[in-house]
Amino acid sequence: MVGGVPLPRSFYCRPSLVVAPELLNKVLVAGGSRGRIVEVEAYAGPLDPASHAYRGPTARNATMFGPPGHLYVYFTYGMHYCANAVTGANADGQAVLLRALAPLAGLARMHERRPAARRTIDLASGPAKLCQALGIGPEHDGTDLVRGRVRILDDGAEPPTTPGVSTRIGITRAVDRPWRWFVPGDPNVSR
DNA sequence: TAAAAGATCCCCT
DNA sequence: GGGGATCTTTTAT
Repeated sequence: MVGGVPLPRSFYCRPSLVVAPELLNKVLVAGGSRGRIVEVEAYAGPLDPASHAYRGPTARNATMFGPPGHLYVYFTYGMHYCANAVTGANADGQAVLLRALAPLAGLARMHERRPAARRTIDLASGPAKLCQALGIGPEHDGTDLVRGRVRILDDGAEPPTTPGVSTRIGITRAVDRPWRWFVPGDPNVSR
């Protein structure tokens, strides 16, 4: 099938450390555009000092402690939004940050929403860029990724057999944990 | 009540 | 390669 089918709920009902690398090469769809996920980071829950879930539920991170397979959108740096897939068991506080996409379709819409992007490679090569490109904002926090207006599809592409691995970007705590995965060689990977 | 930091991006040099 | 933008949430006093 050309467009792909939504990943089932069961896909998300596993630890973020397992789900994250398997999200590589899946397809994120929103706002009439779509892109292939080429970079992710796992946030492991209340025991992960770098996670928003550290120290338990708050108003901001409530979606992280909701059912898996939903979208956690947060505001940061006074001007940016970032998107995560909630994983694990219910109320685990685990999530996978979507860090970069390879644009697949709806590129004209992406450019409209991201006037600063001069090339295709600038459209979604970062966690806040991809939200802007696909029109993902605070109104999408809590969206069901299986049935909602933002979805993640399986179009048959396999994750890389040997993904790139590194420590997570932009954090100041638990900086040593190798919980970032990416598609090696893809130009949209942010670093 | 105040202060600082933040899962970033963009433009300038 | 470096710093400013910009404002919510968190953390300290």
